[in-house]
Amino acid sequence: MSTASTKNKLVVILGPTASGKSDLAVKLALRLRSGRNKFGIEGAEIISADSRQVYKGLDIGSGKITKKEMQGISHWLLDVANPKRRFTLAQYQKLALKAIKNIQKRGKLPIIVGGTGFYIQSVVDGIVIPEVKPDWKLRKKLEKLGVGGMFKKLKKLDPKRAKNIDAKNPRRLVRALEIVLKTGKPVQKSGRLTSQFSILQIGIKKSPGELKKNIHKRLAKRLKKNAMINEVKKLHRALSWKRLEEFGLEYRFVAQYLQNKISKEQMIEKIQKESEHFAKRQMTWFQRDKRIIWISGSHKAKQRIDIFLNK
RNA sequence: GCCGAGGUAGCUCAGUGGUAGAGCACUGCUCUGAAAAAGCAGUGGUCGAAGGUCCGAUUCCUUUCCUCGGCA
Repeated sequence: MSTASTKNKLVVILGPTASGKSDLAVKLALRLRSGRNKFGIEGAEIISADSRQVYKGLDIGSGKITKKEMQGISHWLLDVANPKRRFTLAQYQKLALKAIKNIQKRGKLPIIVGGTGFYIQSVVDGIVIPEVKPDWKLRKKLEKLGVGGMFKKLKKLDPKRAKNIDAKNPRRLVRALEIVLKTGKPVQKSGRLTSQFSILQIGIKKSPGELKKNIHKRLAKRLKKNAMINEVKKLHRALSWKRLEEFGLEYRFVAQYLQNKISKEQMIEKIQKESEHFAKRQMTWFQRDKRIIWISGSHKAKQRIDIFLNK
């Protein structure tokens, strides 16, 4: 009866690293299994929004959920990319939208879970990404100009963009130039689509102290029996140290340790500290979105979802 | 006890006769095909203590306390 009203619904569970997103999502999904809920939906499936968990083989270091932890709930967008290649926002957006529609078509509720704010935003706001694929050769060439050179060039080719770009940020300058050079014309801000979904965004709130403790605990667990170090060693059979360092955090510092660039103690300190920084950056990102409802326990999350599904 | 080195921002240290800086940490922020990425901004010090010289001392001199090496 109420299936029609749940048809385009989408729930997002987000939060900083080590806040317990995956657990909560599974818990919520289990509660909605068909026959057990009063909302007339056929269950729920989870879509990951994590820029590292998309890669095959990045398991322990990225905190990927295990088969067992999934408890029978389907998970999408894990292990969809080869770590040798770079996965991008646009790819994520396409795959995520496809997954959402697939899930909704079967009368189930899609739950996006993750900490990559940019990825989440790309589907929640339906960002329009300029149709210019990354050209790594061009980027390399451009980078040689340095930020000063690139900024000058952009000023000439796309003065409007140059006006509000972060003039000292090489990544932004490269992309802006890439767009002008490839399309031949200045591409101005591309705007957003109004979202096609009815969305509930729930954020998990944790105090800095709690987060710190969770990160620490989690790190100790990953280090047990050399599990994480062995994972990186294994990955190195196919990936360069440079590539591994690009993944950041655990992968960056374990790779540095294995190359004898830093000691084991330094590795641990670095992972801890950088993860704390990362969590902060994530929160800075999320806090801009006033639609997010912040909760601290799973009970509140359940309540919110019930209200949402009943609408 | 003697000799040497040093005490400057939370940490590691630079520096100057005209009341101080860097990196990291900390705080806040940016973000449209690399986002665990890449960037930006801000807070913070009576320069170990007390005297002296000087128009003026964190910088020079004396004393004193503390730390670290070496010798006893």
